[in-house]
Amino acid sequence: MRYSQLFGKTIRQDPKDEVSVNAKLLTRGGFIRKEVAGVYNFLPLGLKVLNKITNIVRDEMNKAGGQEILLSALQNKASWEKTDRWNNFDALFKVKSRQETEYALGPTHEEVVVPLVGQFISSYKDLPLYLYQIQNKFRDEARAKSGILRGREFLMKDLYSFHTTEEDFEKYYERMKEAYSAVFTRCGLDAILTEASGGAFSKFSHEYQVITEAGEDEIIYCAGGDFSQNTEIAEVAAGKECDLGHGPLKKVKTIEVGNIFPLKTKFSDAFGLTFKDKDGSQKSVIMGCYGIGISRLLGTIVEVHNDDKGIIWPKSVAPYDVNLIELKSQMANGKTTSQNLKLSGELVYEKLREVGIEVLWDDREDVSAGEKFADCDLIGIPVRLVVSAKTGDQVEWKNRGEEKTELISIEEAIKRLI
RNA sequence: CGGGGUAUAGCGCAGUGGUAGCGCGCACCGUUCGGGACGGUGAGGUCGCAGGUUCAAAUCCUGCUACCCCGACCA
Repeated sequence: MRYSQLFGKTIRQDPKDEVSVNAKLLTRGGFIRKEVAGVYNFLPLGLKVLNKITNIVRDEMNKAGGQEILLSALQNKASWEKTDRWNNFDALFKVKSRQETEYALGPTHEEVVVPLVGQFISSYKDLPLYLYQIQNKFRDEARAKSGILRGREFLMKDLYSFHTTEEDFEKYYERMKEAYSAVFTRCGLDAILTEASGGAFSKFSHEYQVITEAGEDEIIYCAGGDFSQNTEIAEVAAGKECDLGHGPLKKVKTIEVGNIFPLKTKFSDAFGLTFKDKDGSQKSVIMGCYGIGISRLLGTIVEVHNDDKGIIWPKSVAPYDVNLIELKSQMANGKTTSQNLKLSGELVYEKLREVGIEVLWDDREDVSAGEKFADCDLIGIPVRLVVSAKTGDQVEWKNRGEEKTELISIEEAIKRLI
């Protein structure tokens, strides 16, 4: 991609209506732009990152046997009345058609997926079943805040599992823990598996919490990794010695990037989702559900990986592999042009692209070196390559977040990038 | 939903009753060219919306809306 053609410019000053680090940096870098409070548009750079994250999540869900579907965002009011949530789900957006028909704008999809599955499940032979989707969710938050960490519309992956027995559910619950750990690790985050309340229809749930001052949650955990509880249910205090000798428990602020929890037969019973077992008896389907806030995950990555110059994307989710910068050189006749370089930006750009490397090429003609470097740091692509009169027939390599630069051949650069 | 704040050019802001301003950005010209360069010229505004007071309102009054912050809320 040529930077000069890219939709979405960087801006020098912090937007006045943002306070959170994620919204400031993502807005300044040209990744997102706010539509209304709690609702953001994703520009090409932002969508690139979102898609990288989405693909990691999709990969791990598929590995765990998940089948991807896409459910409706506009939902049947009757279903929400059946589960008694039409008037009890605080953040439920409700819309009314010109015919006065009311709908829910989906904040979650039990009300859709359970009746849907009911149309296909009749025997124990149809189970287990794992369905997931990646879709925009709507929640009428009393107060949107923290940039894309808590919006009224946000991208979420939700998976629903359907089982014949409690044992089978528990086995899959453990499988999902592995999948979630893999997702967060691949996204460059250290997410702590934390016990939390189960809400209205389960004794417990598990959350994946990432430590950062920007977090709205609070956990008490052991640095040794054997204990973590959300303070909303924690019965121990910070400072207590870990039972396994890992030292005192700590209390820290965190962002909840995912959660998983048992639904038992709460929704199955509401919709009569049953199956015929081997012995001929009719039984309720056991369910679990598993969510990852994908746009929140993106914001969390920014909160964790940044410095005073901008974002520092982990390689796995970076919008591009390389930010290529071309600086002009002096010609004999006094004119300046990129054509005079031994190794032009154009040539490097094409060579990298030929082997499948994703390149953001800052080909702008009338922009100073300093501005290009500043934008490069702000956007946060992991590797910066510079071609200029100084680099001769080589390229200058620099990792984002490090000061060291080195001159290497284009072949060496390609080798490192693949 | 309670409390507090803000709304003026694309962005960030100044402007307390008398001709609408600054910085950045943008367009054009020239000089620069490895860490957000410089000079010159220029374009760009129903001052959030509606009503009121006044000879005169960005400025005072009333109502509304949007956005931000703190809190409550966050199956």
